[in-house]
Amino acid sequence: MNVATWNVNSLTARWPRVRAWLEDKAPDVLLIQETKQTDSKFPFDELEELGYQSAHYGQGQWNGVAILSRVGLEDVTRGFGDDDPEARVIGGRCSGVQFYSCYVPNGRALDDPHYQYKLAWLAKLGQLLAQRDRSVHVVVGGDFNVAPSDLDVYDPSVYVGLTHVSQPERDALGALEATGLVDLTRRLHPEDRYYSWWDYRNGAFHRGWGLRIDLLFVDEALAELATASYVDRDARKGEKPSDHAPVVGEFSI
DNA sequence: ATGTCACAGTCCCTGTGA
Repeated sequence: MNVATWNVNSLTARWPRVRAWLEDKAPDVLLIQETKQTDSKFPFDELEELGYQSAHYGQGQWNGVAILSRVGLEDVTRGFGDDDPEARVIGGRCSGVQFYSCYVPNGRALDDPHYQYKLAWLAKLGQLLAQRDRSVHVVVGGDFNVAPSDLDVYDPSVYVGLTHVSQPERDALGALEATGLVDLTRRLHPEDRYYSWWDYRNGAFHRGWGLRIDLLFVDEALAELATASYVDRDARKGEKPSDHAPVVGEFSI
């Protein structure tokens, strides 16, 4: 089973790239974030022609998350079941594995109310995962807007005092791991630098100025079955790329 | 720190968010 997570930064703008990537890589499951479109604009029919069932939790101009699967898709859930109007998490069961596609709030700045919203959102995700069915494999993928360690930051000195690297944010990821989850790319590559996001400005991609903020958390037993995990940097190149690249996980199941 | 991109509304530019 091959799975991937990709913040596409508008599926409306990115559909040609996403379609080409699906045709080329044919993942079994793709978790998408920032579709930035309503359900009525989501390309359900074109995905079906490509062999994918899909579920979308759209909001409109912002946020929006989806699950695409060619190995079945059932028991879809949207949001945390609270009154949060922002479409940032969708869940579904694919071939017996529980998936979540997550778009964690950006946070904006440490003294911004949105930062508290980010921490509260991560805490809710942690509660959801703490209560999960431990007899089922789980993949929690998405744009976490947190770099788990300084190894995931091209120049930690640039990020002093900024979001994405603060201790409370990193502690929130630690709380997810404490429920028995593993940061798959880091588990398979303990020392390597992989980035998944590069700012559009300043030629950041070509200068190597990136962060690893797109993550695949999987349960420990599933991590044992993993054969590969990497960032597909090629998807950040070429015409009208997203500012994020897909993160892939491969499993012998 | 900021050389970009995408959005909406209104229009072919501006403010906002990332």
